[in-house]
Amino acid sequence: MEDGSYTGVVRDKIINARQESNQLILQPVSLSEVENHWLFYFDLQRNYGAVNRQILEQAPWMKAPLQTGKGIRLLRQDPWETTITFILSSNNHIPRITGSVACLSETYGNHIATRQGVRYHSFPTSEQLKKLSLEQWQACGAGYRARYLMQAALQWETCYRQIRQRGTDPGDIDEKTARCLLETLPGVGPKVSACISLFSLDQRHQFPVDVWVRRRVKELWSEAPSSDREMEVAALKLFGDEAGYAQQLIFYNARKGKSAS
DNA sequence: GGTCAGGGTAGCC
DNA sequence: GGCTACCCTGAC
Repeated sequence: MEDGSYTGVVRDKIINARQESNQLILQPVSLSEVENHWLFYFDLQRNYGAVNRQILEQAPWMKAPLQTGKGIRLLRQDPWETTITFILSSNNHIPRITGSVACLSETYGNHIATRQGVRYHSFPTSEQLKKLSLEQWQACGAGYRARYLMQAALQWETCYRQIRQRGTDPGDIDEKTARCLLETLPGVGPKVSACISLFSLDQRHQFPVDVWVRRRVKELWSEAPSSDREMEVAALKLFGDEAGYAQQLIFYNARKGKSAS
């Protein structure tokens, strides 16, 4: 938005958010909506100041990412939407990914409301998207991912039910369970399964290694392991439950300087 | 206007 | 484990 704020749709609700110094301003929302919904979505009850201090103590090389990443927090997003978005993300550019998501919402989602001439749509449900043909996925710019997405939409309900049944609670020793199940979906590999777990399944310890994070960690950390898998393990050891948050700080620090693409 | 990389994955060796 | 093709778009 031109005033520096962001308007979007989150689970059938329109929200306008902006940051003023260190305050997050949301509108239009009622107090009960904040308590029941946005407090959780924006992870507003966490003391990020304490987390930041601990990260710096554990890893002094995190100084720059901590400085550039002020205000970053981990959102709790919808698992289905996150899965589709990250299947679309592989070997793809961000403008094209957002274009595809907008196309899917406008074509197959529900119209929520119109604000200042802009029509807002919800992200389509799995019920809505599992009906799409290969050509319909391709029409939204999915490219060769269309066949993955078509199959993933068909498998989604069963896959997600199994994830729920086996549990993803933070105390679960086998944190790989959800990821293994997610990786049965076509187009979902280690990086995408880590992202889905981190952003939508409350697994804050996940450390997705993408091209930007891999590059930046190697620049900043002299002892960085070379393989993605080893880097994941090392990050978990270093940052524990805040590995995912640390990954976000590193990612944004790496992207800084590169405006688009 | 070519050329190229891009929030990786699947399929093959 | 390492290697390569993959839709197609925006950026150089």
